[in-house]
Amino acid sequence: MGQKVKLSTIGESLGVSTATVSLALRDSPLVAEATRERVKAHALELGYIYNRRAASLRTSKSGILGVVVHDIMNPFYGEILRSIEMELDRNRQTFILSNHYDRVEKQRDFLETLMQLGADGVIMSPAIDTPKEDMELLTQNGLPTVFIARSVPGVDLPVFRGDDKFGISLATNHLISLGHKRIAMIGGTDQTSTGRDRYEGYVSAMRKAGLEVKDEWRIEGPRTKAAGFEAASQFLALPDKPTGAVCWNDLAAIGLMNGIARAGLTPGVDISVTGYDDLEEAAIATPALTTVWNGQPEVGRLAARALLDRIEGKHTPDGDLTLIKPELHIRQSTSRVVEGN
Amino acid sequence: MGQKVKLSTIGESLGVSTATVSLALRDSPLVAEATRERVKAHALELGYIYNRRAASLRTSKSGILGVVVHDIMNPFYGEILRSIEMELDRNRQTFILSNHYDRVEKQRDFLETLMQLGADGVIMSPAIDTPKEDMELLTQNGLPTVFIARSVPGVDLPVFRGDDKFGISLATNHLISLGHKRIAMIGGTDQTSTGRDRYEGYVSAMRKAGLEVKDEWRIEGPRTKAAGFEAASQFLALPDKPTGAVCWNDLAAIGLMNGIARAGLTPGVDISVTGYDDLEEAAIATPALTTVWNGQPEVGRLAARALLDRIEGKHTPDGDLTLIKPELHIRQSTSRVVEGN
DNA sequence: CTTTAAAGTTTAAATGTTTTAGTTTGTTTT
DNA sequence: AAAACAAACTAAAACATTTAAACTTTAAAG
Repeated sequence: MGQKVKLSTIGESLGVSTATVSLALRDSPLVAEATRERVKAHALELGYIYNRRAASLRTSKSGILGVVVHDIMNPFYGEILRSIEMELDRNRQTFILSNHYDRVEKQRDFLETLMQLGADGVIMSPAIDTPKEDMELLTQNGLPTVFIARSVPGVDLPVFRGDDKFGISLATNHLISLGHKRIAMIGGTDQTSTGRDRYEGYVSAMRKAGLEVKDEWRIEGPRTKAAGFEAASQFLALPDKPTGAVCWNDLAAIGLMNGIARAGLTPGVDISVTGYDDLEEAAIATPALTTVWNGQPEVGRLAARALLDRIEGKHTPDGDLTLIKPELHIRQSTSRVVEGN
Repeated sequence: MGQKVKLSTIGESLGVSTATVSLALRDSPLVAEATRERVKAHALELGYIYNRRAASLRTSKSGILGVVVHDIMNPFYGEILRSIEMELDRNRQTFILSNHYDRVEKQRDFLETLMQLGADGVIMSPAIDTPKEDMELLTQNGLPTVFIARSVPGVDLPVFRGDDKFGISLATNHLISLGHKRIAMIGGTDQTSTGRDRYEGYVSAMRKAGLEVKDEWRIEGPRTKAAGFEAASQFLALPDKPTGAVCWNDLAAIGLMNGIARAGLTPGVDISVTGYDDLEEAAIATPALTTVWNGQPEVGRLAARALLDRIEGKHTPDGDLTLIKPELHIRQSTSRVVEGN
C-alpha cells in the first residue's frame, strides 16, 4: 500500500505538480522562492519522509558507503572508524559496517550486499587472502574503493596506512638504546603485509645494531589481549630469556603485561614491553605503555576524504600509497635493562 | 544510464519474460524446474546483481535493520552487537549501525535516515533524554522497534536488559560478606534508569546490612577506563577512606584499578574492586576482576529475535520487559578486608 | 471430442522519485 | 502589435523490480 505522504500528496494539496515539489525540496533555483517555502512548510506539516530508494533508483546514487574491517571490537579499527564516521557525517553520507573476521566468504557476502544496495563506494581493510577477483567484482560494478591498514596484492587502489617498517624500528631501537640485547617479537602473522613489514622492520633494526635474532623469539598469534596474555607464559619459558618484547599491537602488549604481572614479575621493570597503535587505553595501562602512534585518526579521515573525492570523479591516481609517519610515545613500560641480564 | 545486467537482460537473451526471471530467481513454485535452472545459470554467467532498491520500492521491505547504541567502542555494546550480528546474519538481514554518543540530534538524524531507507526495524539503546516524540515518529512510520539496555520512559516497547538492581546487590553483598563496611560506588549517573537502578540496588544492599551510605562515597562520572582512572585519586582522597568500590562497569573498574596501582597501592589487596558486565577483558585484567555478568549475548540475541518476530507480525506484547538474570563472577580483585581498616 | 483443471508463462500496472523537454504566462524589445 | 525572451511550472518517461490477473498450453476427466 505504498507510502503515506509522498511528493504527489504534497503537490495535490498545494495545487502544484510533483516535479515542482521535488525541485522545491531540493532547493533548485528553478522554482520561485515563494513556492519553495510553501512546499517546504507543507512537507513538514504533513510529516513527509523522503524516499531514498525511489530517488536512488532514478539517480543511481544511494548516499550509502560500505566500511569493512576485521573486527570493530578491536579499538584500533574502532578509532579509525570514529574518524571515518566524523568525516562522513560531515558529508551527510550513511555508512554500513561489517566485520569480516578474516573470513573471505563473509566479506564477499557483504560486498555483494553493498552492490545490491547500490552503495556509492567502499572503504575496506581486506580479509587475509582476499582473492583479486573479489576486488575486480567491485571495479566492474563501478564501486570506488580505498584500502585502509591492509591491501590486496596486485590490486591497484589507494592505500592508507602507517609506515610499519619505520614504526617498528622506532620501538626496537628504543629498547636497544636502553641496553636490551635479547628482544622478542610478540604477536602478528606472516599472512598480512603488515605482519611481514613489522617483522622485517624488527629484524633489520636488530641486525643493524649487531644483535642476534632467534627464531624462537618470535611468538606469532592473534592480536588480542587474550593472546598476549597467553603468550606471557610462553615468553617467560624461553631459553635465554629476552629482557624486552616488541609487541604487534597495544592489545597484545597489555595482555602480555598482564600475563607477566600474573607470573609475579613487574612489567616495565623486569621486562620492558612496547606496544603499537597508541590506543587511548595505552596511557592508562599499568604500567603506562610505551608504544608507537599509528595515526588512526589520519588514516580514517584521509581514506574517507579520498573515497568521497573518487566518488565525485576527482580521480586520485590508482594504487597510490599514503604512509602515515608513526611516532614513538615513551612511557613507563620500558626501562634500562637491569644489570646481570 | 541504469544497470548493466537486469532481469530483462536475462529474459531477453533467454526468450522469456522478466516476470518469469524474477520468479525463477526467487525459487517460486510458479515456474518450471527446467526454466528456473536455465535462468539461474544464465544470471550467474552474466554476473547479474540483484537490485534491492528497485525490489524494495515495489515491496516496501528493505531487508535493512537499524541498530543504535551509545558507542560501539564500548565493549559492552560491542559484545551485544556481536550477538545481534550473528542472529541477523543467520536471517540474512543487513544492519546499519550508528553511535549517538548520547546526543539526541545525532540519534534523530539517524532514525530519519533509517526511515528514508525504508528500514524494516530498529534495535536501540536510546540516548539520554530521548523525547517521546522521537519514538512516536518511528511507530507512526510503522517501524517496529525494540530497546536494549536502556529504554525511554513512557514508551511502550519491548526492553531487553540485565536486572541491574539484583546484579549490583550481588556485587555489594559480596564485598559486605568479605567484611567491608565502607564501600564506595564509582561511575554512573542518575540520568538513566540503569544508573538509578544500580545506585538504588547498592544503597538498599548497604542499608539491609545495616551499613552507612555517605553521599561523598558516590563518585559519578562517565563509564570509561579514563574516567575510572581519574576517579582513583578522588577515591583515595576520600575522608574515612572506603576499603571497597562497587563500580558501574568493568571499564570504570579497570581504570580505577590502574589508578590505584599508579598510586602505589595494590588493587585486590589494599582496595577491593568489583566491576559490572564481565567483559572478555575482565578475566585477564590485573588483578583479574570480580564482576557481574550482565548477559550481553542473551540481550543481543533475544532483542534481534524479538525484532524479527515483530517484523513478521508475530506480535509480541508491547512494553514487555525481559530481564536477564546477572551472575557474580568472583576473581582476584576482591578479598577479605585487611585488619585495622 | 468437448470440458475442466492444472501448469507454466506473460502482460501490465504499480512502487516514488528525478529530469528532459516542453508549455504557459508575463515581460521586454523591436 | 509582433517577436523574443525569461521565469515558473508541468507532463511524461525512466529507473528495476514484483505481483495480480490474464492468457496459453497440455493433461485429465467426462
